[in-house]
Amino acid sequence: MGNNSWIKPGASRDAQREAKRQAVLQAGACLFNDQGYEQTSLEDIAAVLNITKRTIYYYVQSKEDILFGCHLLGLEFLRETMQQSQDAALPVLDRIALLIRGYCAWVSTDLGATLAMVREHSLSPERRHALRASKAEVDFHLRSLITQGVAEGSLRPCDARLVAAAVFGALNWIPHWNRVPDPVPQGEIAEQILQLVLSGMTAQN
Amino acid sequence: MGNNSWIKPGASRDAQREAKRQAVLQAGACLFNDQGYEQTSLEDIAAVLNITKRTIYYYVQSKEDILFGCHLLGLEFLRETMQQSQDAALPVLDRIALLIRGYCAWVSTDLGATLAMVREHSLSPERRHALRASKAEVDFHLRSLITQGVAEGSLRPCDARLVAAAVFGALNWIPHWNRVPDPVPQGEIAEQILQLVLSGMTAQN
DNA sequence: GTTTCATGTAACTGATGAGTGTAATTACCG
DNA sequence: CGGTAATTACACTCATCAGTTACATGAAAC
Repeated sequence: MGNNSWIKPGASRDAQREAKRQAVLQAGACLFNDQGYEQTSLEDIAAVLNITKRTIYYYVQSKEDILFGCHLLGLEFLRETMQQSQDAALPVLDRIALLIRGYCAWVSTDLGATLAMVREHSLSPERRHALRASKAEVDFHLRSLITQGVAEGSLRPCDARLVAAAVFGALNWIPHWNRVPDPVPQGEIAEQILQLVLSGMTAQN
Repeated sequence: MGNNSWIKPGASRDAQREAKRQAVLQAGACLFNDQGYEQTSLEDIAAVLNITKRTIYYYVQSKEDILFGCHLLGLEFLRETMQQSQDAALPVLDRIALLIRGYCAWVSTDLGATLAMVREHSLSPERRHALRASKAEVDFHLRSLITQGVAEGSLRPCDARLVAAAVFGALNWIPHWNRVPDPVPQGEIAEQILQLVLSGMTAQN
């Protein structure tokens, strides 16, 4: 590839191939987020990588493959956060904070943002359903944390489904407004959202 | 038009023309939200209205016109809510509640949801900027309410910009998950979000 | 040093869909 | 009734872009 500074010379062919495939996904994710999936042609992606469109097809089967690949790879990066917040030894409030901080960091990356920025219409029905299932899993995770918190009394009674939706809304919206030349540091956002959803904005009396 | 049950026979020609133009926008908004702007052809819109594609061009200049028309018309419906929450005689907390309830109801309509569901990439630069300005206006409105609340002590100190972004995130995300056969009533959502952003989810001690 | 992998070139196909031209037809208004 | 507005039918242009073909070539591996 043209700008091949990122190639690891010591790696095996398979590893290099996978690294290059992920470079395609990464470039695709960035462009999809910035311009939209439909507005991004394979030539655009190729141009960013200094390669030709034909070469892209050496790594993926189709444009849809790139999008779905972004989603799969993106979700992989979310896994660690999910695991951490599953640690039953921690207090529920800490686990929620962990999840929100991790999700905030994740959705601020190109691959993470793709999940929140690109609608599912361009995927095949099967892939769309698979993606929805993965999203539902994450949603369910927060929901059950909330339910647990309510049950043990650390959280006020509420509709876990709606509260989880609101929290993910606040988080998923981040890339919609913070993809600018001088973005707000992701950590600050996480703290503000945390404070908001944990304690609200009303002053304490 | 084919299914012309909605035509007001008593109205003037101009009024009928405008009514039909808005019917095109309405149908467009619904389809754009459900399938995405790019995935919706003018034939799709025509089919919903039982008219031909050619007739659509009797009411709008281009597909982009429909999208932008949706935005303009949608924003018009938000105006009343904006006005109400501008009433300086009310306590800041009430004004925020008014804004959130009104926005929630609005974003649950087809025309309102379009603002939150369809990205701006398909609009011309001028229209894109105009739209962004309108959105910024709404954002600024909530932001200044928050700033005011902090100043007078009814709200805890916070970064108004980030908190407003989080609130609009929670609200704008609604159509992304609640456009289903059996949606959660919009009023319930508003109350949960209100409770969340005002008081948080932590139990009081 | 030859084989296999990786990439480039460059023209091509095929589908899709926006937007147009035109003439004919139907509904409405005075 | 006569005229104008609204709508259809439908063929057509034009641009974009995903995905392909076939061949040439350079680079790494063994």
